[in-house]
Amino acid sequence: MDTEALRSFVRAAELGQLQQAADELGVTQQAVSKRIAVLERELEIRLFTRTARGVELTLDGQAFLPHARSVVAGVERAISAVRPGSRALRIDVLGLRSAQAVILHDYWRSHPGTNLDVVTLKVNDPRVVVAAVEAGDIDASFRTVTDPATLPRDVRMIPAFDSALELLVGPRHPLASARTLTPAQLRRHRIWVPGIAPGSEWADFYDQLATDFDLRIDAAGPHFGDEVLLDTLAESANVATLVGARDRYLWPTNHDLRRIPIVAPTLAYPISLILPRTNPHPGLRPIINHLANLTPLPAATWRPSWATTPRRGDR
Amino acid sequence: MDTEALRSFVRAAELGQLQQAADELGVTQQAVSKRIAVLERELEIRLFTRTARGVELTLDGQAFLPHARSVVAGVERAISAVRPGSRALRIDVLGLRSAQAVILHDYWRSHPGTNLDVVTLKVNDPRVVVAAVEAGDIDASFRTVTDPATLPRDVRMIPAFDSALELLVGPRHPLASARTLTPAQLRRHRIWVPGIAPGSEWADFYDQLATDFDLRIDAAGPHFGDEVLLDTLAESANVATLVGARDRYLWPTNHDLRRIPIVAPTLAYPISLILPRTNPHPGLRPIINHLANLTPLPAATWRPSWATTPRRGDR
DNA sequence: GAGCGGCACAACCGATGGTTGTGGCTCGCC
DNA sequence: GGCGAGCCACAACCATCGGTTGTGCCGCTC
Repeated sequence: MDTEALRSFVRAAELGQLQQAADELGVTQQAVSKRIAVLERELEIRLFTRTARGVELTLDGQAFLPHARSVVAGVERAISAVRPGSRALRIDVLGLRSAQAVILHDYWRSHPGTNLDVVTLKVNDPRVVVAAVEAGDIDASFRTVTDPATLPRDVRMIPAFDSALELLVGPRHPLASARTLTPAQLRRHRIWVPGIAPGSEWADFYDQLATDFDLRIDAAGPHFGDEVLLDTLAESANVATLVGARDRYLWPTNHDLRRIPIVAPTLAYPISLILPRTNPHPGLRPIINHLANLTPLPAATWRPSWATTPRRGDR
Repeated sequence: MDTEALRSFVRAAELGQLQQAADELGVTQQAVSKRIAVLERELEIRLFTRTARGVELTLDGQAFLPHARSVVAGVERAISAVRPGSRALRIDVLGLRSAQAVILHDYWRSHPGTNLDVVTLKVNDPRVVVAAVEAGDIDASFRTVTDPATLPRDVRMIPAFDSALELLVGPRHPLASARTLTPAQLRRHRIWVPGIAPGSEWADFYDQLATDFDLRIDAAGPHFGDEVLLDTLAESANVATLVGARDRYLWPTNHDLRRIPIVAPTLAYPISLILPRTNPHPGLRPIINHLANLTPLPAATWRPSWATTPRRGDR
């Protein structure tokens, strides 16, 4: 199906004349007539009844019109999402199930009509991410560089939000029935966090966490996918993992996993937003405001050494 | 833009290979390659990075993918809306701003995914409407025939809901500041309801109403459009009209019109649903249930003589 | 009944979208 | 390192499509 034909149909239906629609679209009346005829042949229905003074929608045409409009609008949005120069706001997240993506989704749902695209740069190297922001391939990224001094002059990093950690365990785990847990209670329990790239800020985070609270965190080894991780947790009586409180994990219900908040202190992974210092995408401002209005974590919250406290001027 | 190309793009992105996508779509790999290339040329971006083992989405491709999916899904819905034989549920309403359309819209919003098309048969003659239901051109119609005995054997009419009337007046009208009104208070005030076809059930309704409450209802004369009606009301100190409480009227805010409920008794126009007696569209049943669950009008409600009381068995 | 406005059909033609054939590239394996 | 396998891109070819111009038909209006 040709979207130009749909556009012609919509205009013709609105104007009630093929002639006028043709004029507007910059083609001949015959071309529009042909496009409609092709549509009608494809759909095996009549869209218009032809009258002496133009065309009028049939019942089928009436039913089809809003759908055609929606497709045409969808095409417009699709094009505007990637239009070189003035494309839609594009933000990089770590994963589509991460808290970052969840928060962006919330924002998008409460601001209908926002042209927001969420993508995932499939690289771990923060320098590549920074370069992508610098080059304008993405408008912002939810990443953290532990040493802000390494940022180029025209890229800056601001605090976005703190992600509170929760323990994720299967039903056979000894901590499975706890309502909440303190970091001290996690001591001597094996915590498995696969897929952490050595040298990354995540590795550093878990290192500090393990040291400060004397925890057994196993952040090495390859990650064979969330399915494997969840299956392992579900069956194991001694392995747990840590997830962000807002992370979206869709596991099969029969896994029967539990998320247990950690308190006193809350453990927070500080998530930052990397964006251009000059001429950021205009759609970014309301999102930064939205982040600033998220409910903050309690005062008793542990953070890694490189966490920066939010500064008003940056928001 | 060709929707087949979009479909190919979506499948290729999902499978990570043009080859497999081509197999699924029943064309050669070269055809898919060409389609993608055309898309990339149209959009002036690269959608895929070509690797030795297939293709991988670029950032632009990632941003484009959900939009492409949405367009493809929209095309599917559009086709299914008019597919001969198994098309979407199609219901006729008197006007897109009528209470009927509002209620259908409510239903649709609370039941996402429902394939519902609202159309308006642009005729007044109930026999034409009944014929359209009988022929299957529409699945149901919110119309009323005052004498159910005239219905063909395979068409039936059931009570849908009662539409309470409200007085619509401009700010200079003497009743403009009333919170509620009784029918007795309307006596001697001119009520103008243009566009009522003589002999129609609406004409009969207003006749009975005028007789029973001794009202001055002027239901004759042509209707020059809602704009004219609203303009007249806004400026007039002695003309009012009646509208359904749920009717959606979007007038310019500067009109400053007021809707005043009528009570003791409430005035109700009973709206019925005309549908096939045998094999109604399966999507109709939940809508009838929805109608049955609307909050009923108070006991003190006036209805025209031909109003039928809802019978449980019909719902 | 003549004129007019609007849509459809016919003939024509360049562009498009499909095919087959082929070449280049990368990866993995002997 | 050479080689085959797998995958994508390019070239050549051809039918079809989608546009144009020209023309005919139909219903409304004067």
